[in-house]
Amino acid sequence: MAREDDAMPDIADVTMVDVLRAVADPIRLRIVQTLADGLPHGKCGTHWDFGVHKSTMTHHFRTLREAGLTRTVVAGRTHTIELRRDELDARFPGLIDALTATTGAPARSFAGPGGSPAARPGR
Amino acid sequence: MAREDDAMPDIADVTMVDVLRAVADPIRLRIVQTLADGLPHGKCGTHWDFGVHKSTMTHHFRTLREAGLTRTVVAGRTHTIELRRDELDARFPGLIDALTATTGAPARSFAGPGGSPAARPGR
DNA sequence: GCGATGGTATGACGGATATCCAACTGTAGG
DNA sequence: CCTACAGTTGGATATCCGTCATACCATCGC
Repeated sequence: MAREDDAMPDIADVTMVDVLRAVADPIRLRIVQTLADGLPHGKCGTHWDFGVHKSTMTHHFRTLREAGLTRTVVAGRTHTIELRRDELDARFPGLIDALTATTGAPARSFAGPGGSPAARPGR
Repeated sequence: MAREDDAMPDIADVTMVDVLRAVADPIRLRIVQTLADGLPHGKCGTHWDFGVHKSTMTHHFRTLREAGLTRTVVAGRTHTIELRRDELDARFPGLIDALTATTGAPARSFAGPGGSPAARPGR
């Protein structure tokens, strides 16, 4: 059998919370963004450098895969991951797009305490 | 001195990871979806019934507010929250839309009010 | 076969988080 | 003034998560 992957869930079983939880991490979000932004697939460890340990990357890749976001293809001793874009777009329209449409770093416009716009909600 | 009001951040300071982390929870996602889905605002505690404790709801509302997703307006002894829709749409185009686009939850639908298995300690 | 390389598995650990409970603050109404 | 109500605060707890480190397995090149 074609051993593509071990535990890749059916897209129908993937909930939005699953996806959001998987993507609610700087490194994993970056991976998904990079994957969605033109790059079809990427090698697992060697070409991603986030300054974290090897096993940490494995953990993140596993999290993404188990959340239904990526597919892991084993090719020899190098593993590559791909975004399950079509399935995700069908299940969660616009989500991946919105995730990729990053406005980048916070364009911090200083307002200072008291210069708060809009209303002033107490707490 | 520190203002107690720094709970609602400037939209420019809100990162996508912040938003995603805030929304990566069943209850909070449900709140945001309901808020975005036509309901302009909702009372804080009395009209949201997820089967969790009052203070837990306060915690969730606070998390949403501190993540920059909602605005809390105090009106007498009842507090209401509103989605910061315009700002969020400007900063993260399509994100809220994608979050609310419930194309279906065929497998498992988390029907919030009334139908939740309450007794679930921990996470 | 053997060593080097790419990636996984397991275990430990510190920090974050979701939840509950009890006590508290502040407002509305009689 | 006093009670009922809406929501917050603080503590306690249990779980989960991200990270590292070591050990382990599989493949490639010689």
